Amino acid sequence: MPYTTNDIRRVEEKWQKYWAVNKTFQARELPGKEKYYVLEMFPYPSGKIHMGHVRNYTICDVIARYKSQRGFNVLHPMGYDAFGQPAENAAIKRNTSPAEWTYKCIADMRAGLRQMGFSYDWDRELATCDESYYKWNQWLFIQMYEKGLAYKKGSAVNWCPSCATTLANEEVINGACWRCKSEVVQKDLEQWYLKITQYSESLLADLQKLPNWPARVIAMQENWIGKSYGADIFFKVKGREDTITVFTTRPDTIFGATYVTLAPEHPLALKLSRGTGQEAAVKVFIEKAANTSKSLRMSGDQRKDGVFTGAWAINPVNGREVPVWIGDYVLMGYGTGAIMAVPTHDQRDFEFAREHGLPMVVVIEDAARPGVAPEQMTKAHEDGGVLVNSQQFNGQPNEEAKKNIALWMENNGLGRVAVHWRLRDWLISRQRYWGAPIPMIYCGSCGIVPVPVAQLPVKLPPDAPITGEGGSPLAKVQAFVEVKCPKCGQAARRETDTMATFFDSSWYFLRYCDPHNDQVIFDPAKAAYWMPVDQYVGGIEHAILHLLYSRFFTKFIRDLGLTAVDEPFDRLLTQGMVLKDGEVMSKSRGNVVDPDEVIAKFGADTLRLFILFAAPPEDQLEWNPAGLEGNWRFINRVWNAVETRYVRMPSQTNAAGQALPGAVMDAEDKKLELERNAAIKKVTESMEGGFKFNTAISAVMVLMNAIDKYHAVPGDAGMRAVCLNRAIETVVLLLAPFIPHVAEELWEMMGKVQPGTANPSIAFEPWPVFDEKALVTDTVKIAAQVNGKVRGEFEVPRDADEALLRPLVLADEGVLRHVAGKEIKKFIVIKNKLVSIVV
RNA sequence: GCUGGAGUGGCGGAACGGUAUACGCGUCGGUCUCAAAAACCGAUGUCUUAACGGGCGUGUGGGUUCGAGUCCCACCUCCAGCACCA
Repeated sequence: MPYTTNDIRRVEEKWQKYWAVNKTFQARELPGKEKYYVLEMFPYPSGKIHMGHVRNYTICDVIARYKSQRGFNVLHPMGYDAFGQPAENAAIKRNTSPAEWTYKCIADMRAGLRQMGFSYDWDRELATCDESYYKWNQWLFIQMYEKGLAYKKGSAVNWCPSCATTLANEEVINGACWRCKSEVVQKDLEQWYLKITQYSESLLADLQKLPNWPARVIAMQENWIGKSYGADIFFKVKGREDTITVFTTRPDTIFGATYVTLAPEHPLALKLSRGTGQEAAVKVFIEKAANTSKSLRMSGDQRKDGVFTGAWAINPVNGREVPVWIGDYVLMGYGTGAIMAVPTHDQRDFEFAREHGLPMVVVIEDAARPGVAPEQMTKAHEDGGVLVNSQQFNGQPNEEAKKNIALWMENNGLGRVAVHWRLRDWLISRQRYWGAPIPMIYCGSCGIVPVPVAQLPVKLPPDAPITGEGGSPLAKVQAFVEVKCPKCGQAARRETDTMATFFDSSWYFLRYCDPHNDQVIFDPAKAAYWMPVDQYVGGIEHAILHLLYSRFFTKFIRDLGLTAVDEPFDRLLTQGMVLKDGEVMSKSRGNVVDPDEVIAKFGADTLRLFILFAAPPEDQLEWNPAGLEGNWRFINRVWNAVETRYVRMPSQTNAAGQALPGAVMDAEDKKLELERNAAIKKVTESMEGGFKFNTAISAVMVLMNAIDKYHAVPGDAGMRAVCLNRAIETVVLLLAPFIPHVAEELWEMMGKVQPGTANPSIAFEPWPVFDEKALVTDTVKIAAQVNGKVRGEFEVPRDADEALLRPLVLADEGVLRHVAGKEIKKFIVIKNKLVSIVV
């Protein structure tokens, strides 16, 4: 009987229930047993699971089950990143509450996850919107506040008008909100920040400790952290007390600095223009820049607008008086917000100087155009060369001069060696309801006072008015806002902003180690056992955001003494997207395939197998219904082999699985044993070499093809039965991580599963081992090449040498055709592979 | 522009410097059937040939090597991320 649609329901439900009732995948600390922590990026509960989730979690599930069969003590938890704005939007739209909507979504997702047969330890399930979780968010925030890592400051911030809230730099993608794609504007607000920049150096340096992260993620983080070496240089303003400090990575070009440019937001911008006659023009320019959105200012034609301040500054190295300009291409948020302009050696400065008629001096000789005059240049010479017009530094290669000039300036008080970072502190306050309240109190006499830890959690009031129209909803809940100052007891006000949800997800992997602890954030001993996460799997969209924040939090929590790990995720796999018709599956495109429908027709195992087989996990996956049917057919072939052949074969092995005495393998038996061992080897190598599930599965298919060709039928005894049964057992064991329901069922049909025993599931059956000796055959097939082209094929004894091969090969008709009448210059033998003849 | 990655049959994709295209899909042919579906068996890079064979084939052009999809050099194209970061 083939595996039918009826069987799918029966089998999958049976084993899902079995795993749940027996808590098959419950993890506990087992000192002395090697642990393996596999984790997927937990989902935002927005409805049912979609194909992207299915792919992500299937990858993790295979890893978890494989590692379990390899004898590891596996931790594979699941939870929900449950705070966030969509819940508020849904609440408004559906006239419900964010909590109600979120818990409904969680229930739907949980059902979907169970249907897929994922091997989670359900006892560790958590949701970040539970008080028991966000209490520890608040605790962490207070720890940060007390260490000076959480602070409040007023500054220009990213504001999404559509979401009516602030955003972190990492949440602004191409000038737009990462969530709703609306254009982000700048707004001056007082907000809470986390001092991630305190860890800039180690966040950058420790990327070296992550050799098993994808190169592009490492590169993206490096770029984002953005360490630049160079110098701060002091330009005194002529006739004033003010000094403009500029940052440059090219101190070697300082003698070519012919003007200075300030960002429009620079505090000296307006001040320096006072009394110069340029004040009005400067004012207009600054206002115009302020009213132009950042994305507009940074995009478009990139023409470089600017205005002269009327002030002059002194180039400290040569005393040259240089004009001070304001330019919209200078960013206040990077370096010092002011630059020295070297138009001959920086393309942006070149364009600005041409636009505004500013002077230029060549200081690095272009080897291709020696002695070129600035007027003849059509673009800046940004490459290297030796210095000219640079006093005592003339003739030095510019890379050397970089260091020499910076040091010389530092020694003479003209500047200093400096490092600047692109990374900025993390703005985490959000003017939204559905998040963890920031546990701070404002007192008229005591100032900012943290909520005492004993009073945590600061609970989210269930009755806040959610309108989506801006302003923190919590500010409208009097009973929430009004509070007594914990220090002096006078009337005070609570902070009404909530935390960015990336705060919640920055440490959940630690909470999984001890998810129900209500005394401490987690038991350090438990974290010491499980951490770090051995394999993390998720989407590339978190390459910076979540992965950078989590690294930061881990370092902070390490510094609190709660964990010893420097990095939370040892290995990272970024899975590819699921496409249909060449496009990402999405509701708006209307090209989604509902996992439920696929499961109903083919079962979860077929869906899993298809997803794993159709592409390597990192690659994009094109949905292919025909491919799905192919995988369904394959499962059926395995099922049939067990049902119609295995269970009807007499067992011809002893208790240890060895053949009975006297049985001898013939050539065909040996062939099958070879295929069986080769399959184990190939699958194992595919798994160990970076989870190449597609090649692992194909290797099992090859073995299955060999089994189908093997001449053993029910009733055969002796070696036929031994080899066939052994091969089929191997197939089922190798497939168990991929198609767990069917594997459990077949294992049971084969009389192997004994519920209640030490190995209550095929997930704990030891992974098959291969015998290198079985892979060695008496004869091998080799190829013969003539001048690099294959001209013949030979079956020869293993390890045959030239003395044996030469006459054999040279007698071959196909080889002779290309050798006859020519001189053999070389005869190369690559043992057991080929011979190569050069004529 | 910078950074990272990728270019292999009709398609998804395999290939420790050693017989390119494993495995699967699709297609074609066959078995079974009254028929169809399912299942099973076989063929399937391309050009040429009656056939045996032969030529050409991993984005392009060079190079190293007995031998290159794989290593080196120079390009081209595509994807992704960052982008006036001084």
